[in-house]
Amino acid sequence: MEPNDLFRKLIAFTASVHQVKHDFSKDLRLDDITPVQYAILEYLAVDQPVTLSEISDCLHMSMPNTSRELKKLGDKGLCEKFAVAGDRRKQAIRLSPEGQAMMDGVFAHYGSLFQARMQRFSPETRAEIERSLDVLQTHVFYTDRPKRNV
Amino acid sequence: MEPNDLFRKLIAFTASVHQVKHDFSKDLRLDDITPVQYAILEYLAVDQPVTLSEISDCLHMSMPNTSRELKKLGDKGLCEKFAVAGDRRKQAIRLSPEGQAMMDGVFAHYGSLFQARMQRFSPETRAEIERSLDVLQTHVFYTDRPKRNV
DNA sequence: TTGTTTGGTTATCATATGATAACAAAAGGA
DNA sequence: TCCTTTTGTTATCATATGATAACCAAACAA
Repeated sequence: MEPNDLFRKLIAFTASVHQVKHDFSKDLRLDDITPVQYAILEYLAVDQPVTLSEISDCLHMSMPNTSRELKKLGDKGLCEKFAVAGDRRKQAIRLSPEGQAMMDGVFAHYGSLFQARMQRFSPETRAEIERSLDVLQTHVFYTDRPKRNV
Repeated sequence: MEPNDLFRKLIAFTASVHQVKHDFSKDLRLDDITPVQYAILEYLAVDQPVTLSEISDCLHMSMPNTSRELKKLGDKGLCEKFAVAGDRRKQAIRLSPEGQAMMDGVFAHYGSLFQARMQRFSPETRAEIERSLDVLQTHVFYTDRPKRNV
């Protein structure tokens, strides 16, 4: 196979993943949470705790806008800020118990939709899928980001 | 491995893919094209030609908003509408030559970034990556959408 | 000490986006 | 024929989002 075909395939694959996630999230009831706010919550759910400037960097949004959206999330009781020992400028941010519960619900929703697709497969096929996930995540879809020190 | 771990892994994987695509598109110069407009162009690049209502369905946007954004793209010379034989209500939409050229450039950009990650791998590893893509795309990340008939 | 950088906030403005109503033309069913 | 559905358009409004300026306090470097 030509290398170019592999890149094409990678591009088509990322488009598919994006599309499936979009479809899966369609019937998700996230009342009162905007897409950007959801992105922050999802980021927090993976990497906790984190500083405001890290969110700003990783989600490619400006500090003022990050600060604004984070305040809204705080007002909704979905995340919390607390001081960082050693640097009084910084503040660590993490999901509140309510925010964590909400994201657990979201992940359970995705999980059940994935489950519907996995059900019909044999244990061998599932194992193959899992190996494929590992291969792609370690070789292709990793994020190389400077390590943080919260 | 517990089934739940597999779903967690799937969720983490989709988040990674999303993040990598986001990072890759960061230094992409798409002057004068908004995110929603880019999403339409990317959709067109994969599925061409397509009707307005199909774009509306697949991208989860209302017909009026789809119509509005499509007009803007037409004004920018990036896509074209033409009549569909057999149903005078419908209109097929496809990328214009300029739009196609632009998306080719975008894909080449993604391709070169992927290439940077693939370079160091042996042909065997690349083949394994390719198999993994196939496995996941056919078993997990497929979109089941009613077939269109443009 | 003084100046500079880092991390963050508040306010403000312009634009992008989502939602809805009202409309029209073609297709299709009875 | 008349009624309904499909496909699309235009206009309008509210909100979400991005960009920027001005500011502050803590950290840091000289």
